[in-house]
Amino acid sequence: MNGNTCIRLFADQAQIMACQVKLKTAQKAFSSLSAVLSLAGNEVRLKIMYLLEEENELCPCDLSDILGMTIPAISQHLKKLKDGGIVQTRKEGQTVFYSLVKEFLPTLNPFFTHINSETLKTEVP
Amino acid sequence: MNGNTCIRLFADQAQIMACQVKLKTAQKAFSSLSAVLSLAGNEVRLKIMYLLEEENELCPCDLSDILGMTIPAISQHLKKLKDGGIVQTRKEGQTVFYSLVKEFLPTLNPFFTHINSETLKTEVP
DNA sequence: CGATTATTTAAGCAATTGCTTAAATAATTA
DNA sequence: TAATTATTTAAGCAATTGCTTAAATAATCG
Repeated sequence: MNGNTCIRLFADQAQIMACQVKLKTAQKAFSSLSAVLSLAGNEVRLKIMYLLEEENELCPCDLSDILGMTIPAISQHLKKLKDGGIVQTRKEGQTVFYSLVKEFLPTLNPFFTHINSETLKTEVP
Repeated sequence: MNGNTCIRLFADQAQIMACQVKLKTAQKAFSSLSAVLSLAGNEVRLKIMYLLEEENELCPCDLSDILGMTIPAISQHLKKLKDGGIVQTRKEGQTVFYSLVKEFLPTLNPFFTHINSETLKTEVP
């Protein structure tokens, strides 16, 4: 970054430094949470997570049928979720069942709660 | 989408249709929530939101100093947050103060709680 | 008014995303 | 073993993202 900062005299230098310290101590939390949020920030993946929560486990095939998308498209989303540690797999014959990793439920549950309450709000007048 | 769906005989057709119905009723909730999550899924924007929650309001100048980024970079992130309805502005002289829109706090608070608790977890052994 | 300061906007560009189609892996079944 | 089925991987590509630099808007102050 070059010298594009502002020159203002009345900057609260103490406030700025305090904020920098807060960010620095929480750095790991910010990067891990933003990684999860960016995965959940895709509408298709958010739906996949929601469905896995509701149904416990689903195969790429089911998800493809439910979401009306091609298998490779689904598979690539699942790969990202698995790389992010959010889902796990169980193989049964040639079918692979995906499910949520329970350690992530505390992070994800507020999303699902939000979805359900928003839906109720609009559906029950 | 072409005919790339799977052929399996033992698909639970009732389950698939039930899932489709759930998604359809919650469609608006999914699209609005994923929009917020994708904004929060950027680490810089997540930090900006967190800082606005902690400090009540900040100007682009302050955020630039705190985050060590150029003013235009910050300004563009703030524009996205404003377009998403997450932040609002108040002008005082030539300074623009940004703050969180309170209607979003129920959605955002779990993130901040998560950040704070994760940080405590790692900092207090 | 003219210079300074805070912010926004625009253009450019490398990197990433999310799909498509086609091919490669595995596991099952005839 | 050969054909079928479920899934993954790879390559290609249009669209989006997030920065940079430079220019445009505004508001303040001498």
